[in-house]
Amino acid sequence: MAHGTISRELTIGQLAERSGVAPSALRFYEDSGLIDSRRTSGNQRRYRRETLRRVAFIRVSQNLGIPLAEIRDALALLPNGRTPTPEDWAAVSERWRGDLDARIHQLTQLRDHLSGCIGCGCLSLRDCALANPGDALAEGGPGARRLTRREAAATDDEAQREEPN
Amino acid sequence: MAHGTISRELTIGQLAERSGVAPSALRFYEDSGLIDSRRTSGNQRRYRRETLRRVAFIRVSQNLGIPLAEIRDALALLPNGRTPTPEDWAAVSERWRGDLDARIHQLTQLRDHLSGCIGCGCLSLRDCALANPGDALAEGGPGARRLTRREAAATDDEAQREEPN
DNA sequence: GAGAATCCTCAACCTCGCTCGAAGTCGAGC
DNA sequence: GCTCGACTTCGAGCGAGGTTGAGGATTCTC
Repeated sequence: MAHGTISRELTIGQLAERSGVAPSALRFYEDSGLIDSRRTSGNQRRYRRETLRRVAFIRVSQNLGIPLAEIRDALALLPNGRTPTPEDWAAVSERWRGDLDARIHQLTQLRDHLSGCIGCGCLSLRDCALANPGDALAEGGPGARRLTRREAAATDDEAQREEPN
Repeated sequence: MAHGTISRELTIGQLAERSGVAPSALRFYEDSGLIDSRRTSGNQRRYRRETLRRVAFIRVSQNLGIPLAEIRDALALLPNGRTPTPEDWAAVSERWRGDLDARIHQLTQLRDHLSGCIGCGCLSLRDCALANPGDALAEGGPGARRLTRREAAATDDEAQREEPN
């Protein structure tokens, strides 16, 4: 293989391999302002090794269901100019902490009520914690949809009376 | 407003209002085989009240990040012909239990390591629980992407040595 | 039975997070 | 100095989960 030399900088292929993220995705991230690169005289991308950590942070955040735009905003808090210190990274990741706590709480509640709640008739979209993701980021699953609070109006109280099973 | 009569069946507008889900989404669910309806002589949809619970279940499941196709498969386990009993619902929701447990575990781990891990250099896409969603459903956030195990090859060990901050 | 509100279908479009392919350039190794 | 793989840009396409709008039919209420 070509490009085998050990260098301080990474080509896009190397970054891709080492991060497990496809080159196309990396270019996409760059277009979206999540990472940056310098260009060689021949217009090829070269990444600082630090970018590896940035990409890792992006993937972790994505696993949390956080959209790229928001991740970009968080990354913007990192110092530009110097390489981020552990403290810098800690500050950035602190951002997700609240979300994370809320999510855990929500899921735990959900787990503890799931079967009972769905079957028993209390599954009211109005009251039930299951259906109302609360103020956390609500992840909304795939698609361009994140739940907002306006959802879930009056719903199911009648259903309880009218279809008792 | 027209259509104000109290009926055993629901029009799509009524179902929409009571479930907090837009009519367009309900039609989409129907096309996707998640719910069904009978048609009036004039070709309008009429929903059994039970459908309200189905829609609630769909929304709850979506909040879990479960794709519609999978929700459809789960709903297919409900008895056809008769109205589902609480036990039927319990069985169906039991399906998500494992996912749910795994997710909670994963998020808790993540929370407890987040800042430290990202800053300290251990943020290796290879080893770190943060980056590796495990065998749970991995939610993947929006987009047609769900993480698979093949991701995240060798990554960051060098980075630890080479850029100590 | 008129009018208004709601409903129908169908096709087009939307966002997000990418991937793929074409057509062409760069650069490391022999 | 050639070759071959890795890179470049650009535009199209995809899949999930929908929304929007046109053009027309139905249904409830008065």
